Amino acid sequence: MLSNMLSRKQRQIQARGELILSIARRMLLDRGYVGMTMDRIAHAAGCSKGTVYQHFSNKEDILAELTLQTARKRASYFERAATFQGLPRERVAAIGIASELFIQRYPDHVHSERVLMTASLWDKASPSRQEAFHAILHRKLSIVSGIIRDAISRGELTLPPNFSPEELSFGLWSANFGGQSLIMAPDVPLEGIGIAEPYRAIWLTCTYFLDGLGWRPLSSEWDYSAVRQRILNEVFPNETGAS
Amino acid sequence: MLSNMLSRKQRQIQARGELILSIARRMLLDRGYVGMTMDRIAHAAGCSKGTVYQHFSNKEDILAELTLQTARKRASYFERAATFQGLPRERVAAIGIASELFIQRYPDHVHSERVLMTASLWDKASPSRQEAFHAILHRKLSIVSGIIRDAISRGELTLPPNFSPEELSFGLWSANFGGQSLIMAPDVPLEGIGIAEPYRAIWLTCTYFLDGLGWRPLSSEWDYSAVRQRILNEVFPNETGAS
DNA sequence: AATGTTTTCTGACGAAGCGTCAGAAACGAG
DNA sequence: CTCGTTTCTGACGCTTCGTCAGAAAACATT
Repeated sequence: MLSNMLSRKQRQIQARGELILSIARRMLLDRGYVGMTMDRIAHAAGCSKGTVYQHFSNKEDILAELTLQTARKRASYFERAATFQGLPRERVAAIGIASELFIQRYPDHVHSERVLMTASLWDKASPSRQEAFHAILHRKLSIVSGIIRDAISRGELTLPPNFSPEELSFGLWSANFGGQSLIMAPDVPLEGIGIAEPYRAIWLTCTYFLDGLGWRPLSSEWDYSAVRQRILNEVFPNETGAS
Repeated sequence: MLSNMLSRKQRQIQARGELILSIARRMLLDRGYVGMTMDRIAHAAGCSKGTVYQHFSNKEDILAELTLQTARKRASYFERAATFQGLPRERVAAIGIASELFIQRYPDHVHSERVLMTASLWDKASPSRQEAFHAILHRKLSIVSGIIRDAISRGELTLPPNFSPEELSFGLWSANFGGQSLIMAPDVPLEGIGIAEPYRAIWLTCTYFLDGLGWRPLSSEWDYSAVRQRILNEVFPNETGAS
């Protein structure tokens, strides 16, 4: 009984921690970083400000934890994508799709990530969180690098002498990250400048980039829209469409 | 005399406006958006807070003007790059170089731009500034789109049926914007993950992307590092290296 | 059930920032 | 020198962050 009661209390506390996070995330998306105030969070969570501060040492800490959650979640998407049975280039495509589904399904997560990155608030967050974040970053990158090395060893990809697997990862990352940033930026009217389907544009950018590097099979000799469908069906059957 | 005296005062006032902006920009880079306070700006500018508020209606307005300055400056870089005499693909390369030189020469400008984009503060800024910003955005995009259409009409580029010139612009923009964002993000340790020369990686990403689209001459049949040198020497002789 | 101990919660408070505005200071004309 | 106008000032009201002494609840012991 004792340990049971204790853990019930513990669970209550932990549940409130998660409640605070989800409230904060929503508030960040709706009202921006400045509009996300500790008093409002406390009120919405049905507790006092002091209690909020028992969970998180300051406002930046909340943001850091939000970002960490996001990073973990995205990493799990990447790992699922990497399990796709297929050619290395198809598996890289799966990761691109994972990234796309992730932002579409969790725009609030991605938003919090971007706010934290830009606002130079990491130094206020606890070092352990910073470390955890870097570990996750490394995990994601090594998934992609692993696939690239696999393709090289299978002879399907031969990198130019001045271009490393890490730089290739970086290029794909840049195109995805940049494209998604532009999609999310409220002051960039994509439709007004002739970009009706930005996600497709990102996909094609990566496709032709890999074509340019000669990663077989090229998009001209392989039906990548069929591959895309297969990935959606086999790896992300629940994340697709009907939310 | 009268108009002369008046304009002297006017010039004083205008000079202070610019002083405030440069101080704010520096402070934004050094201490972040939260650390950039109106009191500190006023003190550093040698005037009172009230005077600062005669120039800018609020804190976001300062940020908006900083961003507008940045956008104008970058657009002028793009326009200079577009004057390069050469093949369309070389002129696109010139724009990439302009973008790279710009961030290297004015990191504080680029930073303020990113903070504003992310912090969803545009709606607090004055509508005229928003409009001006969109106009500049459009100017930059039409420069690139113009070059792309030129290449198509010359037969050096044939876009796939499902890929428009605007989407190609968007792809290049994404790769550059994303790569530069990752470079500037303090919590992404690029060197620690094997990216020693991120700018070169961005350049190569765009290069192979255009190769993949078959934009002639391909990087395999043309010496683009020589072109790069020519562009640096002919278009940006003063911006290169020795600052 | 009563009492003591530990854990958790609370909201008033100090500090600091934003934006305002009544009054002070500087400027220019007659 | 005086008066009207423009410009400047910093104290003030309001909001927010983060703290902490005391209240309340949970748990332990008898």
